[in-house]
Amino acid sequence: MTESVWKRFQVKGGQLRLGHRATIEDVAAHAGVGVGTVSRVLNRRQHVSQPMRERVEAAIAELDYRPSQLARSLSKGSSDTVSVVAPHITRPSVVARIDSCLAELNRVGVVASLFGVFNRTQFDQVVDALSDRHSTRALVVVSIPVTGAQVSALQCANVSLIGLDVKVTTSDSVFIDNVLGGAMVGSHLIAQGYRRIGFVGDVDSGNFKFTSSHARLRGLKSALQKGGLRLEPENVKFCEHGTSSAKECAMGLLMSNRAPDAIFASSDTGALGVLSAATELGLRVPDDLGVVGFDDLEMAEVVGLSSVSQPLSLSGAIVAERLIKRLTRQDAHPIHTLLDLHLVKRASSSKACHLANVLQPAN
Amino acid sequence: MTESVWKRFQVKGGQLRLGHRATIEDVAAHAGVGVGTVSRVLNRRQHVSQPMRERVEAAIAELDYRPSQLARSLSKGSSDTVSVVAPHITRPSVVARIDSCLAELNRVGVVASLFGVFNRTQFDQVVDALSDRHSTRALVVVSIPVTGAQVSALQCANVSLIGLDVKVTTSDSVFIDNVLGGAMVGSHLIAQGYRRIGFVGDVDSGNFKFTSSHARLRGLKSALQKGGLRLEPENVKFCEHGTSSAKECAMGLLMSNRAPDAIFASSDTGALGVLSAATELGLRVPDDLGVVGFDDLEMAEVVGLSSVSQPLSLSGAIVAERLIKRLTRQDAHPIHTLLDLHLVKRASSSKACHLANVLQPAN
DNA sequence: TTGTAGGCGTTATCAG
DNA sequence: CTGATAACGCCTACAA
Repeated sequence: MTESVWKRFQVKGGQLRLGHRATIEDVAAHAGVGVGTVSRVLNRRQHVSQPMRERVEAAIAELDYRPSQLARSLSKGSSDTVSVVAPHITRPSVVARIDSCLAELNRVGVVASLFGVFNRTQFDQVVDALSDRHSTRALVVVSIPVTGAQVSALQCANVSLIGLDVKVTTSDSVFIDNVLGGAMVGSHLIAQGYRRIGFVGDVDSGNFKFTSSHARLRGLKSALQKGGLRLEPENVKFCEHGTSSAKECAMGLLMSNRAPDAIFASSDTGALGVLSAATELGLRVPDDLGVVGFDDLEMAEVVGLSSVSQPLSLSGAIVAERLIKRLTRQDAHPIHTLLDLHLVKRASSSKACHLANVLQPAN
Repeated sequence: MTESVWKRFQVKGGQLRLGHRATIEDVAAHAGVGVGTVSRVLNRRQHVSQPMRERVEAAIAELDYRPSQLARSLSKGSSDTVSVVAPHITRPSVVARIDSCLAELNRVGVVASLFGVFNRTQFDQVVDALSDRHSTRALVVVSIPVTGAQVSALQCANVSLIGLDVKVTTSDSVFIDNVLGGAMVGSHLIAQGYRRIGFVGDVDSGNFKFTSSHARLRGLKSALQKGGLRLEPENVKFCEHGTSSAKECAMGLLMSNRAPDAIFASSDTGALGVLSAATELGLRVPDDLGVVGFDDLEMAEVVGLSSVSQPLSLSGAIVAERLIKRLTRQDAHPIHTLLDLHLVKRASSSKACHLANVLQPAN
C-alpha cells in the first residue's frame, strides 16, 4: 500500500520527484488550499472550519503524508524529542533504569533516543551535540557527573536536564546515598561476626569520573571504624567491572595469608565473581567467607546473595515522570530525590543459615 | 568559558539575540566573508585559499560555532546519523549485541542513537518516523522481523537497513540458525541419557512476531524424533522472559507426575530459573534433572550451566562493520551472514561430573 | 577563489 | 477563517 502511494504522487509543480514522500506543499496543492491551512490542521489549531479540515485530512491520508520532524524543529526552533545518554549499557543496573524510564515515557507517547557512550570524551561530544535548541528538548544523563559548563550550555539551548543516578545540583535529579549504602553493608557484616572485611570495587575505565564505587567504600570504612575495626588497604581492590575480573580480583584477596573473612563487592555482578572464587578455593559461604553485593539484581535472590537493594526501576520511572512535567510546565527550582536503600540479607552473609555451595564450573 | 562566549556574541544585524548560539551567518560576518566560504571550510572542500581558511577557522573558534546538524540534514536532504532499534533492552543477549555494535561504530567516530521499543506498534512507529531521508542514514533492526512495506519505505528514503539477529531477505543481515541450535541441545541431551525432555520458551509479549524461541523448539523436536524420542506437549511451556517466571514455569513442569528429566530453556536467564526450581524441589542437577540454556552468558560459566554459545558481540561488530561499508560505497546485493553455534557442555547436563548444588535462596 | 541567491519542509505572522 | 510570505540554519549552484 504505502510504496504504491509514493510512486503515484511524485508530481510537484509538474515535475517528477522520484521516491520523494509528499510535502506539506503537495498536500496543500492536492487539497486546493494554502500551506498555512494544512499546517493548522496538522497542529490541531483553532481557526479552521470543519469542511476545510476534512478536506485537508483527506488529502493527507491520500498522499500518505507525514510531516518532517526535522523541518518542524528547525522552523519552531525547538525539538520534541528527548534523549538519554548512558554509559555501560551492558550493566543490568543501568539498563533496568533506562528501560523503566523509556517505558514510562513511551506510555505517554514520548519516544526517547538513547546514546550509549564509552568514555568521557564521547559523553562530552554527545552533550555538546545535544546543546542545540533544535536537537532535543530534554536530556536524561545516567550516572555521569555533568560539568557546570555543560549544564549552562544545555539550559542556554533550552533543553531540560535530569540526572538519573547522579546529582545535578542546578537541575532535577534522582539518586541514592552511596556512602550510606556502604555503611549499611559494613555494620551488617560486623553484626554477623566478620572481622577482616575486604572490598572489591569498579575502576572507572571510561574516565567518566564516577563516584559511587568510592562513596560506597567510604561508607564501608566509616562503619568499620565505628565498629572498632579497620579496613586494611591490602584488602581493598579495584578492578574492571564484571564477574570474571571480580573473580580474579577476589582470588588474589583470598589467597593472601591475611585474607579477608568477608568481601563487599560494589556490584552484584562482581559479587557473583567473588562467590565463584570462594567456591573454587573450597571456601564455604557464609562460614568461611561472607559476601555482600549491591543493587539486588534478580540473580541475587536466585543465588542467595545478600545485597543492598536500590529502586532501579523506580528511579527511571520517577525521572520519566519529572521529565514529562518539565515538558509541559516549567517549574521553578530543581527537585532532588534521594531514594531509599535497604539491605536484603540472604545466605551469603548470614552465618546462621548455612549455604550449600555454588555450582561448580565444570565440563 | 563557553557560556561567556555565547553571551558576548549575540549581535546579528545589530539585533540582540539572547542565548542563541552562533550561526554560519554570524561566523561569516565576524570573519568578513560570505556564508559560502564558511560552508566550504566547514565541509573541508577545495577552492578556498589558505589565508581565508585560517581566518574563517579563527572566527569559528572565537564564536564557539558548531553547525546545526539539523539544518544541514534538511538542506542536504540526508542525515549522517545511524539508528538502532531494539526490543527488550534489558536482556543481556540483546545489550551484548548492541553494545559491541555501538562500540565498533564509535571507534570510527559514528555515534548511533538507540531506540528501545516495547511492542510491535511502537516498532512500526519508529520505523515509520525513520523512513524519512532527512532523519537517518542507516538503520539497524535487532531481532524484530521487518515487513516488506517497511523495507521498501526505508529504501525509498535511502536509509540502508541491516538486520541484527534477524534475517532481512532484501538487505544485509547477520543471524544464526535457531533450529540448528535447538537440535544441538536435543541430541546432546539424548547422548547424556535423558529421556523425557522438556522445553521452556519465551512468549512474545510485545507481539513482535519473534521466531527464535519457536525455531529452537522445532530443532529440539526434530532431534528428539531422530533419536526415537518424542516431545510430550505437556512438557512444553512458554512464559514471560525472565528468571522468576521461568522458575515458576519449571516448578509446574517438575511437580507433575510425569515430569521431565531434562529441560531446555530457550535462554540462559530462563535456565537459571529452572536451576533454581530444581534446587527448591530438592532435585539434583544433573542427575535428577539436566538443564541447558541458550546464549552462553557469562553467568552460565559461573553457575556451571550448559548452553548453546552464539557470538553475540561478534554479531554486533559485524553489523557495524557492514554498516560502515554501506555508508561509503553502495555495494549491490545484500550480504547475509550465518554465524556459528556451539554447545558448551558444563555440569548442568553432564551426568558424569556431579554438580554440587545451587546456592540456596535463604535469609 | 569568493559572494549571492534560492531551496530544503515547516511554522508563524499578517494581511485579506 | 484563509492564503501568501518571511524566517529557521545550512548547502549549493551560479555569477562575479
